[in-house]
Amino acid sequence: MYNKESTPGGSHPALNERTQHLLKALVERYIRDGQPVGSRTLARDAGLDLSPATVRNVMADLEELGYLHSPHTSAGRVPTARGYRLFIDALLHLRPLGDREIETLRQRIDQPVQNGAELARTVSDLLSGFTRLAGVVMLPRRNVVTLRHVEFLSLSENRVLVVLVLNTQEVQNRIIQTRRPYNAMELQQAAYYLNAQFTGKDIHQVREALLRDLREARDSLDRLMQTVVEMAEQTFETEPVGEDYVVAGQTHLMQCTDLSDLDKLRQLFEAFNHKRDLLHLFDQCLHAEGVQIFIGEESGFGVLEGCSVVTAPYTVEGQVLGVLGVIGPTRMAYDRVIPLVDVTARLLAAALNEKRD
Amino acid sequence: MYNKESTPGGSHPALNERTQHLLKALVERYIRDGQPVGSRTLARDAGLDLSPATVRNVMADLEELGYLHSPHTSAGRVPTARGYRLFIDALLHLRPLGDREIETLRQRIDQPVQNGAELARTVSDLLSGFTRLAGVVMLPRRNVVTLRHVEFLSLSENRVLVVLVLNTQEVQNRIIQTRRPYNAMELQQAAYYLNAQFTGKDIHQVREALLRDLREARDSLDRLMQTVVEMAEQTFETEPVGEDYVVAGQTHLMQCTDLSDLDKLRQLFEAFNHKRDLLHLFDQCLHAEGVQIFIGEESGFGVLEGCSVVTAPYTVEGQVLGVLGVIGPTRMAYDRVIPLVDVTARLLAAALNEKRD
DNA sequence: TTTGGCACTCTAAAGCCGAGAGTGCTAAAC
DNA sequence: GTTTAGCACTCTCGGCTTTAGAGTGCCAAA
Repeated sequence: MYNKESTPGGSHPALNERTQHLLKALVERYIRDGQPVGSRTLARDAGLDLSPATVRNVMADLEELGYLHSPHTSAGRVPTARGYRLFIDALLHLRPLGDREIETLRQRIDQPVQNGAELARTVSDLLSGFTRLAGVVMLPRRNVVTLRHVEFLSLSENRVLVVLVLNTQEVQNRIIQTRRPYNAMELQQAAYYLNAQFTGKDIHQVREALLRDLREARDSLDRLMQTVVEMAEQTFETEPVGEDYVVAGQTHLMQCTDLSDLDKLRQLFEAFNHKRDLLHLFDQCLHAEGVQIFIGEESGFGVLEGCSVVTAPYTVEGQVLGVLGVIGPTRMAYDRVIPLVDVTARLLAAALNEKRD
Repeated sequence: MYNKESTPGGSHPALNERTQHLLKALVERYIRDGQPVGSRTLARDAGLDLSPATVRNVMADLEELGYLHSPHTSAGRVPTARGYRLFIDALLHLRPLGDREIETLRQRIDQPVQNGAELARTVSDLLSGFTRLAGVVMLPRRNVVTLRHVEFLSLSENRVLVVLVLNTQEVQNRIIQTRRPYNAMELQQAAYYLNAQFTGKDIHQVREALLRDLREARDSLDRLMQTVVEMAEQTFETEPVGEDYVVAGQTHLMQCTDLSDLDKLRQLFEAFNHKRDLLHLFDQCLHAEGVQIFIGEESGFGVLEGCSVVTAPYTVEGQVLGVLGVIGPTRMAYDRVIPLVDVTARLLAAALNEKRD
């Protein structure tokens, strides 16, 4: 599950029991109703039978240490990013999902789908549906891409449709421009050769093998092999599985009162579309173990001010395939969100494992 | 180009020249700067050398007739939906695109792409980029779907990957569950048979031919034909080309001051995601000729209050393939948007025609 | 160390005011 | 008959003040 030690965020000086308890109560209260929490409220909430005055002293200390912040003199206190950090790392009491919820998730994830993108869509819908936040699933990505089958179809004079089946599941189609026209027979033979020769091999190796060894010797090759080389050159040219992700439920973010600044929101939505920056963020999570959480600007990414990102990588046979998670206002119900992200990642991994055969 | 007569919207009583001119000037002014227009401003703007008092009288008449509306006693006037309608149908002076702009568009649209979805994405990016509104492109849809090629690949015991090439361009992949396991040879033969027999045929006919004629005679068929029938049953089961569209640049809508109501905006965004309702709207435009415009609630679709939709169908060989267009605040620069949508539809049609071979 | 008390601060909501924009109407001018 | 000037009137918007309430910080007593 979520490894509390593993998360970075600066060291915390020892706080005594009571102080921690009050911080915890304050954050929970603030997460619940979004209002700055005052001493009287907190005193009642914490169940410690302390007077507001005492609580005030503690709160002053916590503010001094950078865990809390007053919006202004006479409002209550609000957790800072640092405060959330401590809360999540040390104080949070997770609320694991019920069996029924897990079962619901499993059923939805195990439903048959056509391809990885569709599965990603389903899962990010799930994430966003359960949390009422934005769900994100990074598409499966492998460093070992196995060629399962390749097929060439002539579309016109110099255009050939390539159908590439990878990893037993993923199908890619691409259209390539050829130097000269090929007839159906030639294409068929080339495909046959490639399939016979390279099925089950890693695609990078295929490329290596074909191009390094054969390209220079091109002139001396027979006609078939020349065809093979030209096809292969373009077929395996670019990284066949692009890096991408699927977002669902962005609109939920428009409902959180915390993110009501229209312009901020717009920038956030644009970030979802541009992808580049967010991909960078997710890449960081790829190699972390278990659930990882970025609070506000911790992500080093201005647009996410006021937002938190909760992610978990999902793996098949120890190989990290991608990351999934949730993006929402920093004031989110971590106790529910963290287990959900965690379980979802596991279920997705399990589903992919099954399909792997 | 845009056929002014064809658009519905109720008949308009004859307005004299001057009144029309003033309405036109008012709408233009309002579109330009978004403020209710007062009599003094309009008098100066219209260039008719009239006193504000005269203009006031005219405005009062126009309000009486339902073309204008005062937000309150002492603001200027604002066009009503009816006012926009008249403006667009009878008063608007289009500003055609420059040759350079058209050339830019053409180049972007003619760039080689992998498939219809990618092209749709490009075009809706274009639409949204040029207008700073949301661009929409409905994916090509044909009632005649030609089978170009089919391929079967065994994935596991009872799962077969079907690769379907349609209309020379579109590739579809689907995974089907079979009743019994098939080996590679059987699948290959089945595919070979189907290709030999049905390439170039309409896919509905293929389904008809195979299933109606052969299913009942199943028991008497040889092994090959039994395979063919089982494959075909599932391969051609569902409508192979789904109805869908691509939206780009929604975030632009968050910038228009007109649509600053966060909750309205949220509903609009959700409508983009749910698709169903909007698809219905676009379906209506499919069979209209040329550019069509819905103003606000005219679309009969509450979420679009305050929004206008400008669409045009695009056709290949007289067959309507889909619709594209733009969604934005009713206060948009119609004189630019209409020609843009019109030209884009033509260019897209041309591009698709070329690719058709 | 905790607590009650108290003066103090700050915000948010409500109310008020004046300036400005724009109207509608009327009576005079064209 | 149409157009215009004049004028009283209306309404909003921004700024200002006021007030209630929430919450603090500090001090002195328990």
